[in-house]
Amino acid sequence: MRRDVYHKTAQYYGLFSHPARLQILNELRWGEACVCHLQTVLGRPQAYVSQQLRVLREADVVTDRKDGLLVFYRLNDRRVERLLEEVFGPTGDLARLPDCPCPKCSPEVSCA
Amino acid sequence: MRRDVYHKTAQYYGLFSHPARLQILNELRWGEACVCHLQTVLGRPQAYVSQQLRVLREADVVTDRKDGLLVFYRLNDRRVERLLEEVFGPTGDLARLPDCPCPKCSPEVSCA
DNA sequence: ATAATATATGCAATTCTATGCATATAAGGG
DNA sequence: CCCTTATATGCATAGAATTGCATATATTAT
Repeated sequence: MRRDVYHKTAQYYGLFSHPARLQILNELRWGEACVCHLQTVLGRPQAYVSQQLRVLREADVVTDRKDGLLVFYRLNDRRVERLLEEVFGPTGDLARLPDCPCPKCSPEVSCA
Repeated sequence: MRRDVYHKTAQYYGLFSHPARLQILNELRWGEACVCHLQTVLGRPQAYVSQQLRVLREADVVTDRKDGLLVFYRLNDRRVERLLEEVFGPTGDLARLPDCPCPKCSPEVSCA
């Protein structure tokens, strides 16, 4: 086994060794979500969420898509989905968040 | 999903986010190994190896067995074995290390 | 152009983690 | 008991990851 295989694998698992990143990834199993939705889910400031998303994006486990003012993130990797399913079980029904301003949770209201 | 589930899971994956620990775990897939063997495999000082083993031991992914002066470590968790197999592939033949003093690699010599 | 909203980035401060080194313990041999 | 060998632990420091906060950018509306 080559040296850097351990190094690369360690980095990969480093992505999952963080509660906020795990929660983001788990949330994305129900489909793409905009940043403001993830903000509501995590209950953390926007800058914080964006920074964790950057880590995931730069590691290519998520991709983003811009739609107007919103940016939607989604899982980019079958392997990650399998890993999450093994840990957190199958996805059930998506709970709509009453206090989330994002277009999926509050289709009537704007994202403010 | 409860808050501390993410925290606990993150800690779990933290175990695998380290090259030396991954290498130790991978080595243990071929069966139990004493500390001096792992020392040879990693090419690291004994205290260093012992400390990583402590982390794995305290997280219950390995167990130890004392035999005279030697302490043998082994995997303690079917789940970890599956994870390692998924990442590193199936175990093949165990390469005997020519310069390792442990009883399995050098059955004639003492562990010095 | 100006303003408002959604998201991203940069940077400083703090808090974890890793690592090296000295030393402790435990077992066996003399 | 003393010595050697194998392993474990404690602690200091270096380095990395996390986090908060200020601010930048992009899009849309007025």
